[in-house]
Amino acid sequence: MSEFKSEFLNIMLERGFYNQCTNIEGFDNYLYECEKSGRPAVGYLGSDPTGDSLHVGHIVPLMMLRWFQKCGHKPIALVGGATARIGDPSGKDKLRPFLDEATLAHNIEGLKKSFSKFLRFGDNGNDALMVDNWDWFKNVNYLEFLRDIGTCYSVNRMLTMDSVKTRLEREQPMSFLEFNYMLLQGYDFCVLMQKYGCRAQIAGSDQWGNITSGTELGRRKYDTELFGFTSPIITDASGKKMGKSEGNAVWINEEKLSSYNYYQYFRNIGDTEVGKCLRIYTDLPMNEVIRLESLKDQEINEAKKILAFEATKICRGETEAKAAQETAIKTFEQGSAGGELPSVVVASDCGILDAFVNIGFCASKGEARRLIKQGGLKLNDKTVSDENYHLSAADFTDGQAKIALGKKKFGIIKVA
RNA sequence: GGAGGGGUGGCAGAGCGGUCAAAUGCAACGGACUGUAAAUCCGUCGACUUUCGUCUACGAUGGUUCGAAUCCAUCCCCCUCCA
Repeated sequence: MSEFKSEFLNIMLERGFYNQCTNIEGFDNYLYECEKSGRPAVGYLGSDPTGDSLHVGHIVPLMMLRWFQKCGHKPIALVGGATARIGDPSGKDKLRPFLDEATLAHNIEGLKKSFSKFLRFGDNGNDALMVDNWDWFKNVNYLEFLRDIGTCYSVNRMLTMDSVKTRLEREQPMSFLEFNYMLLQGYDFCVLMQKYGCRAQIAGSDQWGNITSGTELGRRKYDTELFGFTSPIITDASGKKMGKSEGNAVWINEEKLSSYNYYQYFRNIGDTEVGKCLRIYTDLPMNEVIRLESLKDQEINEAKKILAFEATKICRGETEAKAAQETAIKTFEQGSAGGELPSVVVASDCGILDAFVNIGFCASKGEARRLIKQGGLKLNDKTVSDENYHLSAADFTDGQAKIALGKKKFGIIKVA
């Protein structure tokens, strides 16, 4: 199935990354020419440092860039130090609170870390490049910017952009500050084009408006065709965005989420999502993906294990992935307790309620009590029925005891 | 600047002097059933306390009242219309 001339676009298509492109034939030709001549195409992905780590929802464009690099092209990871100071109105109902300089700096570091898990950075050939748009925006003069860039935008057109239109339709306030966001992102694209010969922007489909802002600016002001390429929004079976587990985001950086929990997120994916996830979150070759996704009923669990392992490997490294997998096997299949489980140190006569609160499984003793009434808490595989129970030496083996909340949350408590 | 409407739990959204820790829906969580899946059914869903109960909470601060999410005052924020 060679729909396209370029390797990159064929991969995007067969793995389900292709949603929309500003000019698919043009982009294909550009990539093909580059692939043929051995000169890397240059494309970028931008992300604003509004948090200190990316999460699973961001992986889709990251993987696109990863493939982009694998195809011999040069990815640029842009950290939006400047745009984060404005706030992207896309998909938002409210102005975001401003971040102070310290958290901004902290977030930028976290973001760089997230990027570096998926891309190979360096100074040679098609090594990825990291840039911060603060570098070129910090000295921009307002009047000059308005005259140079502002003249290329029509407010009439801007008002029709989704990010603006929906906000107005819902009668939610939109500040002039946010209204300017698309100009900044458009300008970014052109700066990268001029500095690094960047011709493509790759992102999730929610960025479409901001991307076309850049391609239009490129055409009007610099007479250069730029390409925008977006992925579909990946949703789970119930149509919600991917990336929440127990109400919390599935973070890419390990300080925010253990590799074991990261692994478990993918291990617990719905049957209907397996094929899609294998395509998007792993590097596995397509014939393997097709084989795995055809598994049915209980066998599909094998596919889920491979998915979880491969996805964890990319993000956390092979060692971590193996450890996570081993822990999962020990815990779920052999009934013992794997080493990667969350653990907490407690006093040897600690109350059972405190133990569950301390390890973070329960937010309060009241919650722990309720769960005991519902039969949801276990100590060494036995359902806890007495909320006043205090641990004793008999509960520990080698100074450890295994506790569980529900069927999936396991932890280890250790004697002080 | 003028006139009107509004700010309630993770979200949406009732309540408009006591019976309100606050209806309902969604989300979340536990149990049953299973395959660490989905669907379904049952249950839970502010904190401390075994129960009684106590405390904190309906934008903020004061006040009226035996008693306020509910009334009054001031302030902050948002929306709509007019200038």
